[in-house]
Amino acid sequence: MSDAGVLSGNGWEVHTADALAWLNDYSGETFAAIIADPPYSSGGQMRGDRTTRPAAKYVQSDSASQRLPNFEGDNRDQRSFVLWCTLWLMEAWQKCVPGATIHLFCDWRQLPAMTDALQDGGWIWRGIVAWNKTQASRPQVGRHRAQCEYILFGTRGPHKAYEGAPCMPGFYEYQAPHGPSRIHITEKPVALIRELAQACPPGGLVLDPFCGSGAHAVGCLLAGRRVVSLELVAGIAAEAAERLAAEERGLTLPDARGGQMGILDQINHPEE
Amino acid sequence: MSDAGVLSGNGWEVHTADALAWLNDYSGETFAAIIADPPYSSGGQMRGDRTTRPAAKYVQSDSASQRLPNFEGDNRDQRSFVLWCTLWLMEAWQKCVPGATIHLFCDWRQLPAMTDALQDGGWIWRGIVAWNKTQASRPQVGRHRAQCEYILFGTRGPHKAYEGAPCMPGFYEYQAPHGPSRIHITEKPVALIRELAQACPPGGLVLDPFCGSGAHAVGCLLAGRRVVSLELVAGIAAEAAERLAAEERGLTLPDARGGQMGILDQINHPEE
DNA sequence: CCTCTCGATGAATCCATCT
DNA sequence: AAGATGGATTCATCGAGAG
Repeated sequence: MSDAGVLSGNGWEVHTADALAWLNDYSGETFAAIIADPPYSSGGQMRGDRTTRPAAKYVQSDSASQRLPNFEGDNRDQRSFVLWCTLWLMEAWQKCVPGATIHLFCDWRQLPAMTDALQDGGWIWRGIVAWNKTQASRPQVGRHRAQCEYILFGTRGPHKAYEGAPCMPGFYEYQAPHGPSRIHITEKPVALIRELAQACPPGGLVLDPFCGSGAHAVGCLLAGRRVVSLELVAGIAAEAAERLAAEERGLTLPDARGGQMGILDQINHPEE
Repeated sequence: MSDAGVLSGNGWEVHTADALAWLNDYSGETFAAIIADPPYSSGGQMRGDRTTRPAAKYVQSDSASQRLPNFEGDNRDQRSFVLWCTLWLMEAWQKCVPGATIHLFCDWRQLPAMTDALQDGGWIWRGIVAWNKTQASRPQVGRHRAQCEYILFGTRGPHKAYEGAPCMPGFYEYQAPHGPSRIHITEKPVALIRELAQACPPGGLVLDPFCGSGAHAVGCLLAGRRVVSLELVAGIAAEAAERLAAEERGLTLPDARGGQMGILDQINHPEE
């Protein structure tokens, strides 16, 4: 059984599942886009750097390291990381419509390997989007700060843009979530995801194979797209679903009938 | 004979030479840093996209295509591009001091191959610097604009920052030279190079293996570093040397003695 | 001197068509 | 069948020139 439970709402589902196994079993609606933020498996050249707990590796302060939960699957060496990415990218490719787009987050160290995995998975690699996090991540004298992360962009086969598709920037600047409200180590800005989701046709179904905090799902919903999220750790999946449910309640907007129409209703009935 | 002539001034030399051959023969002062802007050999998926003249490939308007000179060595396929880069990077590594830094320009398509070449050449790859050109290079609907170029950063062996070295950003935003004043297709902003040159100790010797318009050399000189530039095409080398000589005359600054002291004198005698 | 419009420009890329 | 060719496309930005 590849799915240990699903939590869902209007336009979203969060499955507690391993991406590779779940995709292999999946036979539902094909996806129009993927926005993926896999565990980076980055770190130093020393094996010890990779075998430390992820939370200690990615955050500076001990308090955050103790507060934030670990996530699984971040201790691979680069060879097996590439192989694993290739495998789930191949599976995901199978479950997408022709012309589907993919956005794939990676840091500078994994970028070359990730372009290999993307293309080995059958995707056409079409570009790099730079994301300026604006924050100093452990600056060192005489060196450049690692203040950008990168998003690989690709398509399944020839790319036919939908009617009215925008021309998107190749560079974004959004501050990375930080502070006490952050609920996952590598959480991405919702506004950034919302912009990336525009590659998917309005109302289309987005796959978010590594859900984490649920920021991807929120961004997709705000952009008017539906989303299926996968998360390996049940506790994190529950937290993400809770966040999505809260957004559903909180982001309710008044409609023309004087009643309340949730933003997800607007998504599902945009003409109203 | 690997050197078909040298033009020089105060703190700079421009050699008409192929980088690989010249470096192989070189036995002068070892370099403290490299700032390299090789031909990208980029282009589309078809080989024909690479076999067209660079001026026609990269420049939209016919007038600019005819006005700007071609440059050589931009027609390699990716395998031979990587091999060629590896070879000159190995040679350059030999002629550098331990701890020397390298900045290597590339576009998104060549980035993964370039990280291979850099490391195969013996260098330690330490990061990616993103440069936002701010300009829309022929955007397409439903896609991301290719508005960033990338600069790989590395060192020869362990990196020991010089006394007073700054902590440099991982992201720069400078408009690319354009319009009638541009003298080379792929000209880089002088201000950007000036910032990158800070990785080299003050007064240190920088290697600029692909001179082009001379923007790299000007940037290094303005930063107070000396520079040796190589350029394959004699005409372009002459134009670059002319630009450097003009800068030498034009950027003369008054000194405390009431006379005139060139900026290059300041570089060579910073204490005065 | 400022504002506005107009036109030129850009380290491309895709794809149909031809050889 | 594979490779080469050529046309069409796109918009933020900047400079020139007008008002």
